[in-house]
Amino acid sequence: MMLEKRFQEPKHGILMGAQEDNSMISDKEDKLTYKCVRVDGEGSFVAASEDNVLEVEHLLAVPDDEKILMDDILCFESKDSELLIRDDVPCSDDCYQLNTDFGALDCNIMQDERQEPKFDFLDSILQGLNEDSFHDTPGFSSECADYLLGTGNGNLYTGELSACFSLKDVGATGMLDSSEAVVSIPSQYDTVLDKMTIGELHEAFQKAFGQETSVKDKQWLKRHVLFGLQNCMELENVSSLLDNGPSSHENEDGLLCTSGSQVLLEGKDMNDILKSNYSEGETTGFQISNLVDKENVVLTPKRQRKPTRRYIEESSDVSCRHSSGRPDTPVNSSMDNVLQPRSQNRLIHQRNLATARVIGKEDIVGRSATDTRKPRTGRGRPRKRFSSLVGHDSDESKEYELLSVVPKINRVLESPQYESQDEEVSDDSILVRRSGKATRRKHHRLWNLSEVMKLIEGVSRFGVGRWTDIKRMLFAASAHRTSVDLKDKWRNLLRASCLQRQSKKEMEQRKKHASYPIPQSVLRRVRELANIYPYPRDRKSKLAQTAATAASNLDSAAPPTRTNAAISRSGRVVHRKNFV
DNA sequence: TTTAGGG
DNA sequence: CCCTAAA
Repeated sequence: MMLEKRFQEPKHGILMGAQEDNSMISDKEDKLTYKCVRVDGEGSFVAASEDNVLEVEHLLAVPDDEKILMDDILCFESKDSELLIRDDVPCSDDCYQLNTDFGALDCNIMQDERQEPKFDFLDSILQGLNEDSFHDTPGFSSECADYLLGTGNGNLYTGELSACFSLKDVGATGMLDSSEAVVSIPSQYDTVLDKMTIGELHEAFQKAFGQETSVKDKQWLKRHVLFGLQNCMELENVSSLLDNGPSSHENEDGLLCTSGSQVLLEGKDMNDILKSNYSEGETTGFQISNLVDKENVVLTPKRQRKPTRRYIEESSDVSCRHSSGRPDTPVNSSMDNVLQPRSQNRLIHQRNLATARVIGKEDIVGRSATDTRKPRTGRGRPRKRFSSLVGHDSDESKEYELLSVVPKINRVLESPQYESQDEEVSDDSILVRRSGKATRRKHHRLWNLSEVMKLIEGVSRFGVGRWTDIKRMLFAASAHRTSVDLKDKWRNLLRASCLQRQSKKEMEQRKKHASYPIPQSVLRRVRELANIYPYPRDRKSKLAQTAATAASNLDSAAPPTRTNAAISRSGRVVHRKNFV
């Protein structure tokens, strides 16, 4: 089997150099092999779909632009980071091999003391390498093989993801994060996990990721749960989360981790463990970003746009809105007579009144104040979303019944609605704010960790801006996430990741309002990707940075971010609502 | 239709 | 998340 051969022949890694021999990639037999090996969650072999095959091709064929990026990154790295270069490996072309070895093929390298501290746990999980690589180190090839075959996730994306990550990130972290602390999981958790039954592991997994898994592989479960735990341990306020118990959590995600940990850490003193092991990661340097920006990123001029109509309207006097502003949108709803509707035209959004009953008055008010939709008068045909919204209305009452017992979010998490892979529920979700006394609801759906991870994976594969591709490939099952949502979320993540560098005080302040803190490892990932695929908006400032840094290589220690105004104070891209 | 960007 | 302009 070709796969076997690969593992024994690191020279032909998962990712190949641009000028490498491509014969294996284009080899029919190769594709055939992949086509046969797709494994579903149960571990049984199933025929791979066309999509999967395509994915595999993606996996094998690094997009050209990516090659260029990686080429530069890796070679750059080779100059400055001798540690990562083994003596017998020259450079240049072999950089690929080197990193491929490091990332995906030769786990044993990890045992090298020099490497271990730099190894990012997140990456290890993403790559399907578990902590065993550090400790007992079983036969690695079976480990990797089984992962690459998809036993782990039931799909092959992750394989590619890991490949991409390993290439870029080994380069990035290896070079950059000398000061970056990596949270490690105390080894006693291994034992705890080992003692757990498959069922318990399933439960832990479900709580950690909000999804069920049918995987029966204990090792696989173990390392995934450990990953959840690790994210949990990175939360600065993790101990308070633990102390307060579920009812105090603001959302499912905050809870997720905690629940997972509670399951895992029964009888242990979590706080002590956390305190002794947690340290906040600080990323240094923008070198890669600079390099990439300089050489590979074609700067596109920010496209000009005239002020939107809405902007003009909203800038005008508020009192004018109703009288003269919109003669063509009569106020229909009785609610609207009491509450000022939003100024924009909106889509009709039928509300299920039965829904309202279980929510409670304040919620009804809250929703209609901000959310009552009115017919669009200026548009010929309804938008795509319209139908999908209506389509889900029937589910809503059930959904709200569940969500109305917010204090017991646990139930929600355990409810069947959350188990499916796509997490399809309805178009709405509830956000409970601890800070506010009245539980207020946004009709937004919170992003959970697994979604964030998918987004990150998507960006790592397609780059920034290919939102439709990402949506199609990774969020096909989640109808509620549009490509625009992905874009917005990425923007938010970027902000969040940059804000990490700011003072702790600011962070704390923000956290009170933030739904949940995003794990450091994830933010780190975002930062790294952001450096590789600069967000259009940030390009200019980053380039300026580059110039500045190049001009004076003195203050490389100075945090580069704060210099530009691109990062807003708000920290999140959210719509600020004006309450009457 | 999709993407970028402002709100 | 929503909306609009631009491509």
